Amino acid sequence: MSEALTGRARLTPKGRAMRERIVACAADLVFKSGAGETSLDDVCRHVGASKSQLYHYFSDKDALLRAVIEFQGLRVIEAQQPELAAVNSLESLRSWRDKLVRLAEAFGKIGGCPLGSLANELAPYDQSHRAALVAQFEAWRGEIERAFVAMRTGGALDASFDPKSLSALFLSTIQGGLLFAKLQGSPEALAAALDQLIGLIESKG
Amino acid sequence: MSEALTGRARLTPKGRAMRERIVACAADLVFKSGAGETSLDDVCRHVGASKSQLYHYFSDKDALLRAVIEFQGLRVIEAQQPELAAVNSLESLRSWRDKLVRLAEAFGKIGGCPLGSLANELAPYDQSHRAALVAQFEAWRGEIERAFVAMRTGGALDASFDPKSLSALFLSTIQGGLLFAKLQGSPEALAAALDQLIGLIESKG
DNA sequence: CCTGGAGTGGACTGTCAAGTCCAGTTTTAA
DNA sequence: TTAAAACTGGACTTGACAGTCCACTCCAGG
Repeated sequence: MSEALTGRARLTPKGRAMRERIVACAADLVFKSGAGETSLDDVCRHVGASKSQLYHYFSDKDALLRAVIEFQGLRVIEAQQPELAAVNSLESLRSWRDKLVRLAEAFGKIGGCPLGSLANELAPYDQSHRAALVAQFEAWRGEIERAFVAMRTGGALDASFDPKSLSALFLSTIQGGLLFAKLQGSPEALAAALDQLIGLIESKG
Repeated sequence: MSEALTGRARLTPKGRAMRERIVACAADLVFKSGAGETSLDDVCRHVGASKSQLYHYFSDKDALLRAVIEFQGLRVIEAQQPELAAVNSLESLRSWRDKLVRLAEAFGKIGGCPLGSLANELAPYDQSHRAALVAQFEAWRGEIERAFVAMRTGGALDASFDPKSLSALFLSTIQGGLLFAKLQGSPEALAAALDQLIGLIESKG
């Protein structure tokens, strides 16, 4: 776990708790309204802290956003468990699909994909954010790849499939589907896209 | 063509030209930096006009952004021609894929998908923007659907495929792929995702 | 107990952006 | 020709935001 997420070693338990509260609260606000629309004053108000506390724990807004990226990366993967980790057959793949659609229903109409929205907004802007986002997405894609490897091992997926390429395709489709979920306020587009995709690999496998 | 794009009937040719210059310039700036990061002063500077001219043609920034959405919608579909309109076989489908990857290479590292980035940024914010974006995406999806209908008619696509669902899947994947293109500064992810997808429908068709 | 640094409150500053205003020029059409 | 309306320039107002500053409290170790 990186230093950016855990904070400096110097933090006392009280300080660490406050730091975590700030990050979690900032993550929620950024998810709802975007990084640009979320002011540090907003964060202060919602967390019940003052400006100087933010600047005590983070050198500037970008540092806070980097912490938010890591926080959301963990949260996104976490939210797909236990279904994602359990995938090893077509049936369990569909369970994961259902979980994704439920998640999209719950938070899709708020801010789409917590990571995807952040990526879209921050990518053109700052190299360090880009690197943090790439790392989070790569972790996510790795989880999906693991799922396809398990399926192939179990014979649920044709041996001609490349789990790595397939996981990249799924992740792209999920991101696009979540964008439309956010745009339309409904997880329908994501559900339809995933069903099509699963249908395609099923008809071949 | 809507009133928002053509402007009020009262506009003189000179006025219409200035209006178009403003929209095109605003579209470029918004594409590069996002809607929030693009100030009206930036637009003024680049277009060589003054604030009052912007407010002469648009009631506020949101109105300008709505015009930008329509402008980019047309531009995005236009940019895929003539390949997209010509799709009626697996071979021509691959030509379109190549075109998309070339486009992603050209502008992917700047601002991803001109429509997708806008959707991501403006969707949580304003109902009228959402509606405009949904309409543009629907037009795009319709073009893709037409392509699959042509392929199916020509026997290049199995009759069991539903062109509408398939076009939605492609659009989602393209959006996700373009997000990664923007994030990684390379069209590789989009190319890989499209290749996988085309491979899947080929192996069934 | 005392002392230094972690932790906190809130006022303050500088900057920048959206939107307003008005005085002025050019174009249109009768 | 002439008046109305389209069009233009740029200064101005207002508010919000990132980031600063300093005085203060709390707490652990000596």
